[in-house]
Amino acid sequence: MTAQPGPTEDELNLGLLLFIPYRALENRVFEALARAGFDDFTPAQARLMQRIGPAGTRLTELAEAAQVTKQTAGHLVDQLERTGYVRRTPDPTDARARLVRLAERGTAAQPVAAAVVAEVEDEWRRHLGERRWGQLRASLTALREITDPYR
Amino acid sequence: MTAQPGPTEDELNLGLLLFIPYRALENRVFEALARAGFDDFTPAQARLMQRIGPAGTRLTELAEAAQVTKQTAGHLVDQLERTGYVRRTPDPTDARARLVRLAERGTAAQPVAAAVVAEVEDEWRRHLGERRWGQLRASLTALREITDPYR
DNA sequence: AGGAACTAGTACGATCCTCGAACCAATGTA
DNA sequence: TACATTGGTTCGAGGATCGTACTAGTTCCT
Repeated sequence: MTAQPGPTEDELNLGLLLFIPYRALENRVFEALARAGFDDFTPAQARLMQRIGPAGTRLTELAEAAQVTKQTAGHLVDQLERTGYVRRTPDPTDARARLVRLAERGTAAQPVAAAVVAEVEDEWRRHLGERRWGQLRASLTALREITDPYR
Repeated sequence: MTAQPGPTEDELNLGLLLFIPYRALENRVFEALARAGFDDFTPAQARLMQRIGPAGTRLTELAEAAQVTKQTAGHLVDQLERTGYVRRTPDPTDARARLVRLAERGTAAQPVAAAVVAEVEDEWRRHLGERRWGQLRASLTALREITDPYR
């Protein structure tokens, strides 16, 4: 990335501007999950798990969405399966494929994570004010149109 | 097909909303640097290098800013030093410390990275429009006040 | 049909990243 | 001067990630 913090504090490199709040949110969620007893998984596993849809998601799809190789995704799913967060079930529409879906421990963790995210969003909303918050969300969503290859 | 993130398309998890553009930008910068001949460093190294100030930065500071341990930071700086991107110089104000600063290869890569960032920013600005773009930047900067422990 | 081309996933091995524990040397403090 | 703190390093272990190569099932083309 860039380096060069820039002339002023406010002119901070865009990459960092995006990364800093992302990381802050991730940390908060992690911390809360650990406190709730879900302390046996790693950030990489979580980033993958996050992409699992309610009806299950194929490994290849997970890999693409998380931007890792199939091997990496498979490796992470192995671990998540061993610790009871996800389960692999056959895909009825394709005998080669299997659907990765949340298992008991995974579904148990989900509301905890969701609650923290909501809490953090509230804090940010209060900090920015309702209007600016809505604009931020809208702009980020709009940005997705040109930055997210997997919509 | 199966990927159904959750509520609605527009209600996408905030973490992802931040992460997606971040990752897109990072990828672009990486790609451009590789094309310019700077293909001998890794994302982790880049994330650290990014935090080096123009006057040099201490290892501990780098570690904190990048949110990795001192050992990890040291490891990465070792590599960056070996490949000629950074240099360690003694810190005149403290004999224990050393300042990590960009070396030739590092300063050579900087403008290339800056150019791509500017290019991407332009694309995003065009996509959002001048006004929304300014608001986005401003909001992210404001968010830093409550999410960045190392200002 | 029948075979070629493609896709989902796995296996192996190498490299990189990250951390915890333990340690040394310089600095600050009582 | 002793004690605690801080900047960094060393060592060793476990995770994460990838490239290459492979198997099994699916799709496409003729």
